[in-house]
Amino acid sequence: MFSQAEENYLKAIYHLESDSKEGISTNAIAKSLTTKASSVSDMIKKLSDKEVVLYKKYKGVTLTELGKKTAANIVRKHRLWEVFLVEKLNFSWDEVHDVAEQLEHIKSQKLINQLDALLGFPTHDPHGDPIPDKDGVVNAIDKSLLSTLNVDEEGVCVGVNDSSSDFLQFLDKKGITLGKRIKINEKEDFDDSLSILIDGKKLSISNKIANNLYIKKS
Amino acid sequence: MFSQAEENYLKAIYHLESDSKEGISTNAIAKSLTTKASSVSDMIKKLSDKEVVLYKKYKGVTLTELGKKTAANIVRKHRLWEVFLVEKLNFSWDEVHDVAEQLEHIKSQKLINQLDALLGFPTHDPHGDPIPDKDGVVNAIDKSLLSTLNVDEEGVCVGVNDSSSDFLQFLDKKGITLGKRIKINEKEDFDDSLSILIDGKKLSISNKIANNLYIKKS
DNA sequence: AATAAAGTTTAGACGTGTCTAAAAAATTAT
DNA sequence: ATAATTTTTTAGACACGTCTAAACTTTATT
Repeated sequence: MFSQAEENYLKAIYHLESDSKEGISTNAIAKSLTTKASSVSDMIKKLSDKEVVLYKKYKGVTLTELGKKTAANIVRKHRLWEVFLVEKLNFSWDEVHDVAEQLEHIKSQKLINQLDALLGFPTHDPHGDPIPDKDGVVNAIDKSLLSTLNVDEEGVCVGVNDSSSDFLQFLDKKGITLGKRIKINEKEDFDDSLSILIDGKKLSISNKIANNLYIKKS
Repeated sequence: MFSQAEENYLKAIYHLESDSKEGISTNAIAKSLTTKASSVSDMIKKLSDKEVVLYKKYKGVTLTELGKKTAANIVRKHRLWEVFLVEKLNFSWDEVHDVAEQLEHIKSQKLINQLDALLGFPTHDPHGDPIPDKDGVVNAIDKSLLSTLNVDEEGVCVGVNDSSSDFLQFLDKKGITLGKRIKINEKEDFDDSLSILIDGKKLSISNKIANNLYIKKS
């Protein structure tokens, strides 16, 4: 059994590993949890004792198989709860994160199995992120950052990189939601901004936005 | 904002107050939370500082208006989650308590309002206990312990006093559920056991059971 | 290669919530 | 009313998770 703090560390390491593949540094974990490196050092020892991470002093940390499975299960719960909040409780996609951060720590296997069924076994959360299955296996879809598409390429919006409520609200305002078809109309070299076609209308998109939107090319 | 521990103390005091009306003793709280009197003493000081309880050394404790409202809100959340688990996730009434104990601490006003709506604004939980409204007001129905009914009196089962999973499973086995009509057939003086009529069949009921079943007379 | 800089760990402290043991107050019994 | 008993509080300790400051490694710079 893991404490909420331990679960949060596991989740942070899990996300960092999926980005970088190498051993995760103490500082990286500290930054992602907005805590201090010394706290991370302490916690890593505990997680190492519990055999969910491999740890060599000064050499960073890696999840063990058990650690990966445990972390994936927390992510699974987080994302299922997000789907629940949007589908059943009419939350918007920018409101779900903080509540799901709490709900993900609820301990009950039956709860999560039944929730999964109630929601119709969803594969992705409201931000387009894949929901790990019961064994922690993630079915990632083939997606590209909008900023990497070339002129005249097109596809469907399938996810966001940044789930901050500011960014999501901005997308709402611009009419950009998951499932929307987007075509690159023009690329500006000097600021890497884009002109895109969405709902038959031209829209100007900064590079920062384009770097946080995932497209499934088609 | 209250910690989970603080919320659990408030809830315990709230329940004890509804039973006894007088100042709640340190020992009573300790017993109901299966903790030690010394821990209760410590916590009471904190709750007193936060102005949710009135406290005079050696004289027991009483909830303030703020304390009552806070506690009622926790009970509200607990019971709404219980309804959710039974109605939406196919839990049986003996399985909901432990999970609801966790869910009741989730902080989000929107979550609980929307959950209330999703469930159709229920007034009672799966054990027949009333759900406090947003202002903490409880709409108690007029109910009597089965053991207080006389021969030939009858009514509908509307609640249980003991929500332990053992007791609830026992009731399931006997076919006693909320809403069932029950008539007193006979009372045995020497052991206070009852013979009742339910679904047209005679059933023998010990005094212990009869002391934990609530009936709305009719 | 020596030194400076950056990253990491350790040492010691603190707040929360718990405990045991002992002291103090209140209650009950004689 | 005094003594015995029960209840409650206090004192001191501990586990958890955090922090700051100092010590130690590793990496980068010159």
